[in-house]
Amino acid sequence: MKAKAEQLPSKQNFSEWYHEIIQKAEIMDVRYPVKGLYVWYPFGFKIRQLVYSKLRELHDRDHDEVYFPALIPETELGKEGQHIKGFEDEVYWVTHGGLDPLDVKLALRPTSETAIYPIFKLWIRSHADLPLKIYQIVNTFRYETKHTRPLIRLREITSFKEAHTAHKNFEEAEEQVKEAIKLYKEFYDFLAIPYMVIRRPEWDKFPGAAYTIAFDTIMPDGKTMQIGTVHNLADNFARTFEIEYEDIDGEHKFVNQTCYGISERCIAALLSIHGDDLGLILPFEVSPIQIVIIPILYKGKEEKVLKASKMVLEKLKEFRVVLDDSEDRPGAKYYKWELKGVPMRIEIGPKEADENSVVVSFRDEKKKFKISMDEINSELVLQWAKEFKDRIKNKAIGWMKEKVRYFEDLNDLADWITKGVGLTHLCKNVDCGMKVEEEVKGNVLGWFEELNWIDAEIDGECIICGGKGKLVAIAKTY
RNA sequence: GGGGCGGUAGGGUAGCCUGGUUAUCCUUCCGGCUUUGGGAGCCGGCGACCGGAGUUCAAAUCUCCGCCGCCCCA
Repeated sequence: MKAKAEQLPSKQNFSEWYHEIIQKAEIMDVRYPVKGLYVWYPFGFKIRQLVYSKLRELHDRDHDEVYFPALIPETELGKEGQHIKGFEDEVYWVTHGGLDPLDVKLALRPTSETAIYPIFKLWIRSHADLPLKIYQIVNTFRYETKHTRPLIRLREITSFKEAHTAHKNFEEAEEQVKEAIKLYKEFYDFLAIPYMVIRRPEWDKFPGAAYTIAFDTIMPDGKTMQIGTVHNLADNFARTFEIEYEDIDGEHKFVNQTCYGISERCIAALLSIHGDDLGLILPFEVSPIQIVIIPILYKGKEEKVLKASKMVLEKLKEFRVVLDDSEDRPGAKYYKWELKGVPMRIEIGPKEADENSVVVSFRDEKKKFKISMDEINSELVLQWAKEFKDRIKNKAIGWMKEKVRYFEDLNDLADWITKGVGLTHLCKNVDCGMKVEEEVKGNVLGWFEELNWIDAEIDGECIICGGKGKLVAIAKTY
């Protein structure tokens, strides 16, 4: 058998599995000749389109979509001291127009605050202009020096959804932070991706923010990946960029801002968390192909099998369905579509054609079952899709629960975080935080904002100083 | 930031140490025959030495530089 030669590495060996599946499932072509830049294949790009349609839909309820330029003058980028310090090592610079050096160098946006906020200053005049809520989906550039990986660590982030809002005061900005968290929760629930909502420690917040709340998920190798961030900028940027409004009483005040972003890491998480040794497992809603029909074509009986297959295709035409009548043998087709993560498969052979039935199986389960062709309709398929998502979500949560453990002993914690996420209690003192990171050789992700599927006590004694602490997550990170 | 390993068809590789024949094998892809309920078989075909400089009668092979990739440590 040639089966072995074509098999994916086991997901146990996550790094290799990821590298292979990205290519074999035709998500990204990694052969582009610049480090950290990758090409979206049509199949991968369709997943992106489906996932980002959802992201757009969620934002469109309460935000307006805009587009700001990719080039930012050095004079604007450098205005906010903390902010530029956070990015200066990784900015790409445009220094020439043709052969002539530019008077003012232009940065390829590493993020868009400094492109957007000078214009916010022009757009915002009075309290009637607030709140202002916009978002854009753009590429951003960061000069990463090592460990670039498709979708996870890139020099060109191709799919950065960033929202920027301006409000009358700190409290309203804080409300917006809560709104953003709600929005991101809905998004990741939609993708059946479990997450932890965590307030980042001081030393790890967004440069220029008052505080940062992040979404972290756990990858198959036990490392965590940040898949979304929400920042309360307070009036830090408003002061720098002089974004003021005239309040009802005629007084001029600085706005308070938030910004929050999600990148194509959401797709890396989608592929990694649900996939298995056979390939991708995609939720019905974001699978480029939702249902594949495989006709079993015995010689001389092709016609009636194809006829039955086309009837089913017609019945399901509102979905993204493929009838695979290619020359491959059925087994080869099963493997092929399993690799691509197609959630539902329908097989029709001579037997089924004769008895007016079909064989159905789902990507996440081994079993097959037979049902009458007459029973197939949209409602049933949507019901299956819902059950499918519930199953993969529960599986993901179950798996992640295994990967999270509570510790009171530093050494045990240090051992564990090579395999998963460690929980413990920690006070807000920076020295205690630094000490833990040093001792366990991991990152303090921060303090839990909410526990959802995590089972632990919020309050407890700081593992370092014994003072009043709160629950933190500590892990190796992507 | 420090160290190590590597780059040969679309993908994976042998050859390199010890320079010299038509560059090996598997897979993909194309054509044909045959087959189809979990990766079929046979026949035929297309397709490669990362880039530059150097050493040499002669470089995939040796040297240097560049680019790219992977692993380990901080």
